Amino acid sequence: MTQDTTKIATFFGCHSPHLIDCLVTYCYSVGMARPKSEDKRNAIMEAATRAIASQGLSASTALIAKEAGIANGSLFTYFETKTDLFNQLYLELKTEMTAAAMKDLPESGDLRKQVFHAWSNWIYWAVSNPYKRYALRQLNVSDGITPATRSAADKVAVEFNDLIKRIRAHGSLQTAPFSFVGALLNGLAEATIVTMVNDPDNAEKHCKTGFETFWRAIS
Amino acid sequence: MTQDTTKIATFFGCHSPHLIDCLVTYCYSVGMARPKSEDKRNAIMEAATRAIASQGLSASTALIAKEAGIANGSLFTYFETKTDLFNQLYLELKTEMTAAAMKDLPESGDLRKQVFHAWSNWIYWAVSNPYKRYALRQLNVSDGITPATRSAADKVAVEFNDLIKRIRAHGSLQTAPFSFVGALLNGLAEATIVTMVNDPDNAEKHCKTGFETFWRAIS
Amino acid sequence: MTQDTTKIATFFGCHSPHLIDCLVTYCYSVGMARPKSEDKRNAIMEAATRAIASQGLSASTALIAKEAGIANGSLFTYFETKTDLFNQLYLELKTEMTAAAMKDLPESGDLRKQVFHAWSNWIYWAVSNPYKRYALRQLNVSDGITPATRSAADKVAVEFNDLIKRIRAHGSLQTAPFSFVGALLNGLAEATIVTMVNDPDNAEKHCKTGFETFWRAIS
Amino acid sequence: MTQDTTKIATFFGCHSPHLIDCLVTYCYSVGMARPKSEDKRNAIMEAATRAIASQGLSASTALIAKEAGIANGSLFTYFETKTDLFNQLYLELKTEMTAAAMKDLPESGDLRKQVFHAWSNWIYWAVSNPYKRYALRQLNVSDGITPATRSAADKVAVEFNDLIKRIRAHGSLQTAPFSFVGALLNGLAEATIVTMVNDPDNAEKHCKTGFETFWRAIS
DNA sequence: CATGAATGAGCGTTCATTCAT
DNA sequence: GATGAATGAACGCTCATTCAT
Repeated sequence: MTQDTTKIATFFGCHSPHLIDCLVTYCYSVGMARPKSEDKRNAIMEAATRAIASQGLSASTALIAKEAGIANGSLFTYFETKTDLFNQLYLELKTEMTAAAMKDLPESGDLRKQVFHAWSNWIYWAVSNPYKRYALRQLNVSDGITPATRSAADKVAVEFNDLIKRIRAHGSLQTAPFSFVGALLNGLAEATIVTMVNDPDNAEKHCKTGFETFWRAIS
Repeated sequence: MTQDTTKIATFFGCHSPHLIDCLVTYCYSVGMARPKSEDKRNAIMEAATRAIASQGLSASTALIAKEAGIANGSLFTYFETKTDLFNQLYLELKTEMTAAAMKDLPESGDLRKQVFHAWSNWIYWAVSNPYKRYALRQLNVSDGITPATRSAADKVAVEFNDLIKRIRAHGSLQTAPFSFVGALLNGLAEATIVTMVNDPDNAEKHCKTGFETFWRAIS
Repeated sequence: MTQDTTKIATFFGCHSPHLIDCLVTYCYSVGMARPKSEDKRNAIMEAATRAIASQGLSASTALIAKEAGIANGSLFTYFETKTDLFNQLYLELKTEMTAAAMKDLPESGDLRKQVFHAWSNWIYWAVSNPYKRYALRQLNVSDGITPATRSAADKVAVEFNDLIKRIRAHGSLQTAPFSFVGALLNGLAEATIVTMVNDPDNAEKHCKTGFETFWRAIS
Repeated sequence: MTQDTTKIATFFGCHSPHLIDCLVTYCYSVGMARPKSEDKRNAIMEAATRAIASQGLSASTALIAKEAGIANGSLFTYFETKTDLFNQLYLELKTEMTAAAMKDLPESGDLRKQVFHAWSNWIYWAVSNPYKRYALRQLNVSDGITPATRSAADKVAVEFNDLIKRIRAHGSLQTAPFSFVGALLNGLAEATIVTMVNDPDNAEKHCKTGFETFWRAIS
């Protein structure tokens, strides 16, 4: 018997072993057949990331399925269409990237230090996850990513953006559209990442330089 | 129709306008005049630019040919493969963009003014040629663009880069790899362009802000 | 819920409505009451009829299952294959149609009146059950219906056919193959039905005209 | 040199051999590359007819192409979609059938003789072209045949229908909708054909019986 | 050199059927 | 017995490229 069934039984305030047996049978008998596996979904996501990294957005669903170790058609149990998969992947990668940036952010203290912390997290996540970074870059220019997905992706970055808004508040870009600051930040991050990847021996230095350049730009 | 072909037609004792039209074409086809291939090549390039802008890199060669007003197969007398076409297009667009940036550059005088001139030219070229900009952005992330093409594209920008190198010589980025500065510049330009396109009423202001941000970043 | 299951639930000392619901299902599933399979079989048959009416014979088993309110795979515990389902459906619809035709047939009396009674019943059944009629029409031309099914379908109509044979006995078609008379009757019925459906205001008149036409044809 | 080119040259009133040579070259050079072959179109039509006869409407385009002796994709140079092919095939078969029925129709004389002539032609065409008849029957119940195609098919039968209208003018079905008479005729023809196919030794007799039955029905 | 029909591998997606739960 | 995820062959259709005309 699985933990889940026991939980359900307990939820109903029932400890009779026989009744629990009924429940087990019941659970199997109604709507509990082989649940969609989170593992498999993740495998598809990862396979798609790798496939996009190596073939671009024209990577075939067949390749993605094969890389994920599932049958051709199974992909469509998890994602309605290729476009749907790509939209979900885009959102997931953006979410992961943002979460990585905000990880262990010092809650208070020097604003500069906070931003540098987030910057470093971000940059190192990108450098450590080259496939994800590359896939994100491709998905970013794809026509298939819907406005809804893009706006959802913006929403996950709200905390991060608040941070940026706070630094902007005192510098030369107070009156510039926020989107300009965001794009500037992205561009600088991209430049920094590429530089670090090309010259990993001085990675830390380049990361710092990138940040300082950003700080000057926004001052 | 040229005088020459009329003469030839008359020589054959034929005055039917349609037949003369045939003759004109025939005369061109047997090399009596230079074939219009340069025109056709350009038409394909432009058609490809538009097609990429509207359909992405997956725009079919059939569509491109149709837009260029030529037959399906004729495209392949001008470009060996689709990839070849895209490589040449990439190089041509980059060349055109660079040339636009360097146009009428004041040969001497204040360095800041020179750079601002190039910056403005660049940004305005991009804003005025949205299809080309969009196509360039797509081609830039394409797997099909060969390293050879990319390095050729770098070469056409040598003059422009020299300019950048001269400003870098005195600021905080003296020791940063030049590629970092280039990527920074690209990122900032992209950010500026998008901002201008979204808010065309303040285009000039955004162009200036972008430049000043770059100047601070590099100082 | 039946009294029986409530008793069982009480026996287990449990009064949660949801859990009792579980138990009811469980009790059924272990054979404490006859499984509702007959109901489900019928639900599938009806669902298939509707599905064929709306999508043709290419209606998917998934759609049929969904319309029947059962799971995808459950369909195959009631029918070995899709073809099997269609064969059974064909036979069932033909049987129902024939039964409808023969309903309340006056046992004796004027032969013409008897036949008109059956004709009317038949035609009105078809007009009142458009989905069934449509499905039957599609199944009739399907390659999947086996000769065995077709001959079984003929057998259920034996009583009806006897009636027809009795009228034939005195007319111009005495020596024609019976199958010709059957096909003639079918063709006329189909023509009558369509005419009635297209002009329902004169349905009764068209039904009569159809019958009289048949009577003349067979005289 | 082909006949066609000579014709064109003559049309232009030009007999100079050299000029004709120009024309040949010209014709090839503009818009005269491998014209869509009528033969191939017909081969596809015939292949589709056979495929539908053996597999029903679910016959795959791949099979049709293979049977037609062309590549998979070539089918789509001749027909935009499978549905398009089926619509054109339906119209063509109906047209052929109608033309067969009306062939060598005696222009004047006994109406009964005229109709019998058409009836015989029709029935014998169907009996001699079993694939076509079968395909037509399948296409007739297909959801993919558009109303436009159906109405076009009606139009080709206008002459035939006029004949029927003339016999109807004096019998019991004067006030019945014409569509009823048409459906009656179809039904009877179908019944007659099947009977003939099943008992070819008495084909002629069955054909006559069918006609007489029709004549009685309509009287 | 221009043309567009021909090619066939490949695409995204569907679906009857199986089977672990 | 019920479930629905899993399967993989097939489907209709597209497309870069070739080549007869």
